[in-house]
Amino acid sequence: MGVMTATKLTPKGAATRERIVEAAADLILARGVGGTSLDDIRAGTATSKSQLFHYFPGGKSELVGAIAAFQAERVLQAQRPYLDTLDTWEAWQGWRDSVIAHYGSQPHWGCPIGSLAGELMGNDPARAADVAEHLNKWRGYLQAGAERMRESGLLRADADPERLALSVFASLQGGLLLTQTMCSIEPLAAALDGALATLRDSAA
Amino acid sequence: MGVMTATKLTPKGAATRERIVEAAADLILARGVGGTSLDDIRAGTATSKSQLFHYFPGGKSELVGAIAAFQAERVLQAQRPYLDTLDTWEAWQGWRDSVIAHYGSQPHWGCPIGSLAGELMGNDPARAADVAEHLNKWRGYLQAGAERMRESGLLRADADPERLALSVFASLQGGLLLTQTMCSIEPLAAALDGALATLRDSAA
DNA sequence: GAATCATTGGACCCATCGGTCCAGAAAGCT
DNA sequence: AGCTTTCTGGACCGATGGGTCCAATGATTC
Repeated sequence: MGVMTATKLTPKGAATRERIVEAAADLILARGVGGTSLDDIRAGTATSKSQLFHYFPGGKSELVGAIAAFQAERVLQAQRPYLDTLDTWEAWQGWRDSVIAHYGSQPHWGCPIGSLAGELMGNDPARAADVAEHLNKWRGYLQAGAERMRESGLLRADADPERLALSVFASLQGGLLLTQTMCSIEPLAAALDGALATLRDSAA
Repeated sequence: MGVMTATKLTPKGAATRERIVEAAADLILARGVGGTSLDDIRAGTATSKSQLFHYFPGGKSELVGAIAAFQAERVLQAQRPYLDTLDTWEAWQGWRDSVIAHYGSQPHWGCPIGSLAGELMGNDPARAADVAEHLNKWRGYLQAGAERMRESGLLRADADPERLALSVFASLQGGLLLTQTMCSIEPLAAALDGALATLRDSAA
């Protein structure tokens, strides 16, 4: 979870911190980590350099970590309630629709977590591992759903929930990458429909 | 295709240029565009700054473009001969195996093209579009194969080759992303197997 | 109301980065 | 040979980057 921010936070301070995270999240989503300077963030949040380091003593890396956590929470939330109850075929379909609705409505394309992880792997491996944890957690929800479907008999007993979740999640991330490079939501839709078809192949 | 390098190249010059591209490709694959400075490249190729700008007048952006073309060619080549003849189920399976063999044998994980496109989208959109072209070309081979399979009756007449290719390609790219963040080849294998299962769903 | 601590503002520092420039070495060409 | 063109080395530059520091301003508590 990175470094714990142990310093006391007054309500005002907490508000400032959150303002920084939210605005910086948008900037980095649009222009990447390398393409966003602390000065950009300072300007975009109407704060000063000292505040950035006051709330994120670890500097840019720690800020990026906070942003990743924030984006992960936001993305997961957009998939609820389906994400927690992937016990039926209808729930998976609803999940698919919620994902497409979420990313289709965003002004920017691409996955805030996946692209972050990809970019960080080279520069800041420690932080990248941190971000990858969010991806694992996300994938865990899919796997948990698949496991319950197997237990309830909707999936065959010889189905491999881990592998299925991996496959679906890869389709999701790849669809998002293509959605970004092609500036269209179609790749994501095709990828998810394909992934769900794969899942149904393991139906009992 | 970007800027045409119209200057004359002696054999020696061409060799130097190629040496730069190859070494820089490895560096950027490992540490990303933002994480690799021209000085790193200069050191890694035993050349001087002036040579970099002599062979790539457009600077770093042009060099990145050349690297993308080089990597694209290398990656496509690794998938041959299957990539050109995806007319049978066996060919698709052979293609899957060649992809896994190629990426599994590499010291670094992740797709040289996909991660490049993702990182560049924010900083250098023009160059990103250039790189995305390579992705489109790659995807085109899959689509062409699917189309031939439909014509030959191996795929149902109502199958949508474009959508199928999109789905398979998304699985591939997503699998590579997860392969990178999880430091394992398993995600790619699961993703590709899932994608091929999807394809078989459209079998006649 | 005084002391303490979180909160701002912004000037400042130094390393690094992409890029320029020029002078010299090497290679072709006639 | 002698001239032209390509090739190479590396010093240099201006801009920008992340990060530090200190002084001032609030807010809280006793």
